[in-house]
Amino acid sequence: MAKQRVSIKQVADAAGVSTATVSNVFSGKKPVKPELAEHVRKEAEKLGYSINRAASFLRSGESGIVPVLVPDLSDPFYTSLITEIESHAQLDGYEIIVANSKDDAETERGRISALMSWQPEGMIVVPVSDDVPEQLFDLRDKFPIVLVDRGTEVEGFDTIRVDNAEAGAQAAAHLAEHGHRTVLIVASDMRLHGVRERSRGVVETIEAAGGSAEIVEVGPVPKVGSVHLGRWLDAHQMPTAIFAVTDMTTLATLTCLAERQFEVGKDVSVIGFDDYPWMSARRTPITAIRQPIEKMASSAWTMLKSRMSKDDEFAAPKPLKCTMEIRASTQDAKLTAGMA
Amino acid sequence: MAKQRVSIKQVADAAGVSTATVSNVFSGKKPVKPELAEHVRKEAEKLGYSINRAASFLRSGESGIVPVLVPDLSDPFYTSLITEIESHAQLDGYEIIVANSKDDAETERGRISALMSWQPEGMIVVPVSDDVPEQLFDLRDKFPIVLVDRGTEVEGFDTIRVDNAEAGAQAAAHLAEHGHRTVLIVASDMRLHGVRERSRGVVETIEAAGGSAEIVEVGPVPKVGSVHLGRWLDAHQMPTAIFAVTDMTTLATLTCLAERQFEVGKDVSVIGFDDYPWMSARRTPITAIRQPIEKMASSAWTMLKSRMSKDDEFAAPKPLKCTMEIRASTQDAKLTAGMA
DNA sequence: TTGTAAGCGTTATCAA
DNA sequence: TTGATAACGCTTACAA
Repeated sequence: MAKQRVSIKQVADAAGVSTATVSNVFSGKKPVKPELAEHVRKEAEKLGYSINRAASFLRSGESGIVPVLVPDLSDPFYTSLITEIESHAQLDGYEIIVANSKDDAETERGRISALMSWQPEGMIVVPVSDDVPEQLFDLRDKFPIVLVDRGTEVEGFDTIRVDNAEAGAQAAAHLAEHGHRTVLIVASDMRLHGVRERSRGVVETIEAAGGSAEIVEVGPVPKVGSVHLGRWLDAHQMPTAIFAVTDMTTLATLTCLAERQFEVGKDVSVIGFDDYPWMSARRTPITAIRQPIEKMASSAWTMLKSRMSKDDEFAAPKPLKCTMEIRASTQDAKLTAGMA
Repeated sequence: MAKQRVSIKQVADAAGVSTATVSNVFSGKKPVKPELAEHVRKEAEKLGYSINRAASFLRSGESGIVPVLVPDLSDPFYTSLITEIESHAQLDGYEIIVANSKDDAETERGRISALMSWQPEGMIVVPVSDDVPEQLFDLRDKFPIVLVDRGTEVEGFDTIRVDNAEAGAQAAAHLAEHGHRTVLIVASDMRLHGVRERSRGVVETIEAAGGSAEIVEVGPVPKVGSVHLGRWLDAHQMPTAIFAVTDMTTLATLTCLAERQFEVGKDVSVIGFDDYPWMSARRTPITAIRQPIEKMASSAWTMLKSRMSKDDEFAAPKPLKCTMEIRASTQDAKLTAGMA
């Protein structure tokens, strides 16, 4: 199993041309006579030649690499984002490298260092927390970085975020219209700006409608969150509606309600965050606030690309609007309050 | 925004040592006096130096790269697999590159070519179909490849798969015990060996119990699958139980049943495939066949690693066993038959 | 333990 | 349009 890698030189010899010509055939940077190019391609194919990116980059200085670092690869929000970003990157001739910081700041630091060793041309990061890693501050001026979803309030970075407060307000307005006055917000981690904003949107809107909202913090893991929420419900008056501020807390909420055999929509109205197939795969499908993932991805890419090419300022996109999918999990508030 | 990359030479100059010493400090391949090493590290830090993988690989011939190519990044089965594989790879000092073939053979070919240009040391692939791409056949002898989940019947490759027939049999036995004699198998694509095997396991077992099973093919996309399944249900006698052979067809099945307001567990028993949080986040949680993802990942990695190091034969793992999580979606068959 | 210098495969420059 | 050659940043003999 000899690792006999075929080099450009061997192809050049086989085709009877110079290495420069072979290079031009594959890079297309300089014109090569069609027949010659065809001939070279054939020989290369025969030998099983494949260009060596490492050598290519070393000489040209263009790695064409853009890492995408996310906090959790099992969270469909991030994988969707990655998939969309990849499509854009491919079209522009870039390769993305997917990395996972596993919701851990330490791992995140390690991943960033490792990723930088690829000599990437830019980077798209969803930080573990709003505390943007120091390394990124140091890189900031020399190196294009786009922050998505978190750390978006930090000065000096290009950022993509949704209008979280408005998303919360939208949800709350819908609940208020249906007569809900006591809303429970199931938050993952209030240290996250986005989570705080979503919650604020709910609180302000529901209070303006003469109601009140409370907040439980249950963490990012559905199973654990379900337990936390259960404890809260045991100790408090049952609200008529629940708003889960992330996809993971939506799962936590529904798990908890299911265990207690609450009937969603009837015993309690529920609004979830993000919109996935499983939310509609139930007798009472879940009303959901949907983040414009495609738009987030395309904005992030456009932003990064313009940073990678020019240096001049450009219009940063406004916070993107979320939309709401109204389904059967939100019903009029009736006699539900006080049943717990 | 000058792309002034810091090289080993600059660090060497700053620290007043040779490039060789700097190299040894970072690679650890040769001993360097602790104080000197510390000094070098400080200077490097000051300059913001980060090793250049491309150059390093070019010289050493060790890329340390292992691509993982999957057919769908929005399928949690694959992302879970990736996450697990990454953990193993990291421990052994390898970097994985995640690639997505988007369930398309053409894209798959393109991705494989692109991935090979990284000069990887091995590759883990979940092919789009059981027709393993030709490129892989050509590489097979020179280059370590592990096939997971699909294409596992092809001669000459190292493969990791679960015992699909047994998984189907397990599900069917459970249903048979509960008195079910008419089972509908919701398959994604019968051209896939794994899907056929799972179905075969069900058919054989249910027939041995004096019942019968039918198969609908609905494709890999939940929304589309739901429509196909609906059409089938309109045209046929309602079964007392449904077995969905993949996570995506589980979603299709539940979506369809929900739209028709069937009550899972009561109107019809359901067994799903793979086990995700949302399956338990419902009043009637779903009985599920769980693939041993962690084991699949670790076996795949072990296999690949031994191929990457030695050449000699080693014991290929036996097909891995799936387990069943019994939940409320499977109940005794009562008077459900014939209600459609 | 540290330094010197050659060379990995590619592309850019310059010449033909 | 094509060819010869130097150089990219690093590792690794080998020398000191």
